[in-house]
Amino acid sequence: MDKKKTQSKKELILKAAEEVFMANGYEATKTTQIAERAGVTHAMLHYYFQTKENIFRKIYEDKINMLKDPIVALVENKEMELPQRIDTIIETHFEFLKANPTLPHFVISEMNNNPHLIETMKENIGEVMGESYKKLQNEIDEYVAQGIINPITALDLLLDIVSLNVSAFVMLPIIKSVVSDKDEQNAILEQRKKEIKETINRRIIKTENKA
Amino acid sequence: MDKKKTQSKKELILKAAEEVFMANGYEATKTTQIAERAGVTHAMLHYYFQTKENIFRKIYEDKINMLKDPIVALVENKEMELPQRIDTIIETHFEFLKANPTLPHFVISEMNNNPHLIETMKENIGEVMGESYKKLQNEIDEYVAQGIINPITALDLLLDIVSLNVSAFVMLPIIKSVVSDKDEQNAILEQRKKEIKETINRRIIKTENKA
DNA sequence: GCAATGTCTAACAAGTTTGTTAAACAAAAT
DNA sequence: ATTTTGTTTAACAAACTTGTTAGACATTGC
Repeated sequence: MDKKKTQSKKELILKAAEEVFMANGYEATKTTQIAERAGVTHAMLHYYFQTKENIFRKIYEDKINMLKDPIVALVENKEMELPQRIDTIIETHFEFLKANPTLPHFVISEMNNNPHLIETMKENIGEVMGESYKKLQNEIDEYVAQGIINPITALDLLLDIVSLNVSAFVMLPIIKSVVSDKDEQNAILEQRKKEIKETINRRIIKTENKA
Repeated sequence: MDKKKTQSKKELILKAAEEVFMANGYEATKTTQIAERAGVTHAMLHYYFQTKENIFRKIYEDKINMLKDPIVALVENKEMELPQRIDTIIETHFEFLKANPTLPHFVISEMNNNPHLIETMKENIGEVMGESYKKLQNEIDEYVAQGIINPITALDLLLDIVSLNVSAFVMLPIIKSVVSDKDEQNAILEQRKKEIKETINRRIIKTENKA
């Protein structure tokens, strides 16, 4: 058998499935639609994946895993001082979202509709998150003790950053409907990024240490 | 004909539709499911609303209109000073979301899946928002000129508040899966509210004016 | 009372959607 | 070569979904 052709068929289906699932979500996606886009008969994706649910889980788990890396990057890279590193985290996370703008809505949406998918997420990235979280909290506490930053829990800080960043992209469809120009849309996003950094910076940096 | 019974049938359908649509979204909701929950044959909701789309729009427009009031409240009530009023806005908006925790995800989700629904939103609350926005920007500018608060666009301020508040509830399903105790969940929400107020306060208040 | 109108049900219909299966076709293994 | 295994298609089927319709039943106005 021709391995390349086989792989490419399965991959074609996965790629098509990813596109359609990401754009429309689980319920609105029809297996025939995926097959059409992949250029195969819909029996093919039952041959490879048996059920619609199976294809979906493959995609979903891939996407969930994508969330892990930017978060792990948060605690490594101890070269920079914490405040500047947090700035970099916002930058990295924001750019990651820019490269995957439909990811947040997709994940949130599916977690809301299928609460058991939250378990999938916890299984996949739970321990890693837990570790990173503890390390970050310890670091924060040190900086607080030194009087450099304001007290804050690592959870609140992470939620602040993620909330602000993610929302910028979740609300993108609204922005797009108001301004159609691509450059202008990008300018708005850049402005948001700047504002988010400013907001987080003011939240953590002690006022006495600011210019 | 018995008006009360008629109203109650139609209302039963609308109530059931609201529950199911809010919980599952447009695509995942089946008309038979709505009929079942309302305790009527599914022909009934075609009799009253003709199509699934029609029932949905009724629900959707109602929900969109609910968003308007808390925002309008932002500019009225000139008794308080701006900074304290912003604090109240966060409080009001947060409590509104607490009373309607599934609303944000529902609206965002449907706007993402059906971009034309954004038009519906703009038609319903567009002008009101525009007016409130201008008034707020003028007020901010005054306070900035007096050296009381840091420069910020009204859009950024609103987006910061809405992003942080909404995210707290959009991510609620995750919190619920981690902590099952209701009181504990509430404590987490209260902590988030406090943190959001703190974050926004530090963002806008000039450092010189702070204790 | 009875005609007109509104409400409701059961049955049906057309289309879609997920999934199966038999059989054709291709490749690999012996 | 031929058996075995893997891939692909076309046709089918069962279930579900949205929507219709004919007629029963109730209510109202006259």
